[in-house]
Amino acid sequence: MLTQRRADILNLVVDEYIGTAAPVSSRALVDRHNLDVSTATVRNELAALEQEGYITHPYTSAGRIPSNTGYRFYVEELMAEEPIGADERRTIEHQFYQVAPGLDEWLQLAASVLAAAVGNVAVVARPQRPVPHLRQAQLVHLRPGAALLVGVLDDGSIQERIVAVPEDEGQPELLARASRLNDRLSLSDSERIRTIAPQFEDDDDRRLTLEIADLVAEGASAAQLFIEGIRAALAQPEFSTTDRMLDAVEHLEAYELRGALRPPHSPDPGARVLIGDENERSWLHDWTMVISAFGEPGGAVGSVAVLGPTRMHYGHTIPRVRYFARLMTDLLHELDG
Amino acid sequence: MLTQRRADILNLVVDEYIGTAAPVSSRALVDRHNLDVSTATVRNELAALEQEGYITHPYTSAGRIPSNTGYRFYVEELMAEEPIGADERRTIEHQFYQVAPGLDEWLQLAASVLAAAVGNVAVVARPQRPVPHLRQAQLVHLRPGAALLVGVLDDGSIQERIVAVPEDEGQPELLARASRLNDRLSLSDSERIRTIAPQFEDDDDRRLTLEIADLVAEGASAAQLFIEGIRAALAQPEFSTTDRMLDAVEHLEAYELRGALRPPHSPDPGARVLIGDENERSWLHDWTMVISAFGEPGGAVGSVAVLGPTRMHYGHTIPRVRYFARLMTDLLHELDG
DNA sequence: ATTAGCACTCTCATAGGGAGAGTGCTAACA
DNA sequence: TGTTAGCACTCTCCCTATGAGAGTGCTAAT
Repeated sequence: MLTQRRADILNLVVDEYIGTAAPVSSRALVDRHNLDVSTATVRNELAALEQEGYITHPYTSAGRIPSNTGYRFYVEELMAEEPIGADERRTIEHQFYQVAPGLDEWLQLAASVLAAAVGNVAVVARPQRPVPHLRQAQLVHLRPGAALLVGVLDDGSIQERIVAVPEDEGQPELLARASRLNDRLSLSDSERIRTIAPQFEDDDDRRLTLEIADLVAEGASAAQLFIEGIRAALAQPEFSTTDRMLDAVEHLEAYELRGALRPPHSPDPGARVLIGDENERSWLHDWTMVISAFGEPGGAVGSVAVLGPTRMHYGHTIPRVRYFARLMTDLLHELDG
Repeated sequence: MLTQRRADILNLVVDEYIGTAAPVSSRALVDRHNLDVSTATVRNELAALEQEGYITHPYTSAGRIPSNTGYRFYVEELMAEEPIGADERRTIEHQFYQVAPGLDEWLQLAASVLAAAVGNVAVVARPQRPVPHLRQAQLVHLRPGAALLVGVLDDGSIQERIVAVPEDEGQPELLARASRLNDRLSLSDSERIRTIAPQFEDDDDRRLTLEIADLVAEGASAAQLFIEGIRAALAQPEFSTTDRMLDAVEHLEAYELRGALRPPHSPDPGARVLIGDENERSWLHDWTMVISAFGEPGGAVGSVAVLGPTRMHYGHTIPRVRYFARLMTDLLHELDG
């Protein structure tokens, strides 16, 4: 275990490095925080901290930078969380009452406001149920023989696909068919729907039921993501060369991020912090992800995440991710009445 | 008007510059295309071409690079279009039959395949009608007093919003209401729907009708965009500094691109080429946009575009944008039966 | 345990100095 | 008159060197 003084010094090193992005020297620590020891003493402590793996140097005589272990210790033991002032809260919440109340608008806005608040990439994943249920299906006549099958699921998402229908059926017949299907399928999950299918007498009803089962199953796959703040993240010194920037751009898209987020199945009162190689994906090994979940336990659950370099303002970011997760939970409640 | 020889030389300069991204010297022209004149003669011609505004040099003794005027002349008079081979066609079309047939999937795929084909940013805008009509509205009960209003429009898009409904109505009542509304509103545009509203006796029917009118109007606003190939575009030498890359990243998002594309109202058999400051948006002044429209005249029209540096392989890109526009038109037909 | 002092190391910014590429111009040539 | 050889001149780019500065690690004294 670290002595108090060492922990204090580590804290200062991390704070300083987060602020300046430059290796931290013993002189800087003593001067800027008027420590009552000499730089030599600090140097001894730094050497010890390095020995124990909390910090490193890029080369022999540069200052120190935190290692992933150092960040981890900082996040768990040292970091001072920067509270969200009443003003900031008000400003943020105000923005949500200025757009039309709708889930997608809110999710989009959340990503954008969070990104601006933390100066890094913010990702918001649309809430999903692990096992979605059908609320209602609808058949919209397109042309003889084809209709648009629209399914509204209980997590509020809408799935659609074009399906074949009997040539001679127009909208009235399709309405009747849809209401027949809804009577039996509504509020069931994909698996259940599939087992109900054989109970229908009519061939087409059976076929459509299976299409609906597919549709509902699809609702459980890829969650829609809202991504913002890429530019702000890339503007940081970590991406000062074009190749690093290109690497980042390559990965910061919905397809890749979906894999990195991994859907939580229950909302999380806190926020998980994954530093560097604590992330599974290897492209994230220089990144930190702060992630939290929102929604109702047992209901639809989404996630809010911030991605940035491991040198991230943790004390600022973590409470804000938590706050946005809570905020989104509240907004979801509001949508649900 | 340019003499034949000058035009030939301009052609070579542009070709060469597109290929190498380096200023083109008189020596390079003579050597690589075994011209039967000396470098001095070529230099004289280059000086003349510069005089007339088709090329410039970055500094006194570097080679020549095309000006926007030069590119314009090249595109209109000189460029050799690179045909799309049967193999390439087959490979591309094959990919469309491998995904589930659905408009969104196809649009996404088109953007991705086109981006890969041209090595630049590809943008595909979902087809829209200038004045969309309602196909069918649906009310899905969420909880007492609230329902999800889902509208399917005649361009295949789906709009949704949460609306208030009478507290005591459950799904059966809402179904009846929806079918009552559909009977009168189906196939009307937003404006028409608004004028019909007063004809309903019931207060809630009137209110919901206005909601539907709004919903339909929204369908005419922002078209969904599918954007791919950002990484490939940024990897080009034009973005060799991080600030240029940041500028590009800042603008290459749906919100900005939507403004730059401006929806065409009829499909276009060819492709428009906007070089540098021929683009309205000033951030596009170093970019070229090749854009074409697809869909049915008078029906839903979408667009396909490629964005890249003005030094773009025009002869390769233009026919491919045209081809993708035709392909999407065909695929739309297929969806329509 | 702490500290002053100092040698040593490494980076970074700056300047200098070719080498090389390419032009523009002039004068000779067909 | 159009073309060409020749050459001076210009500008970039890369390499090197060099010095300043920042910072450490170590030693010896307190």
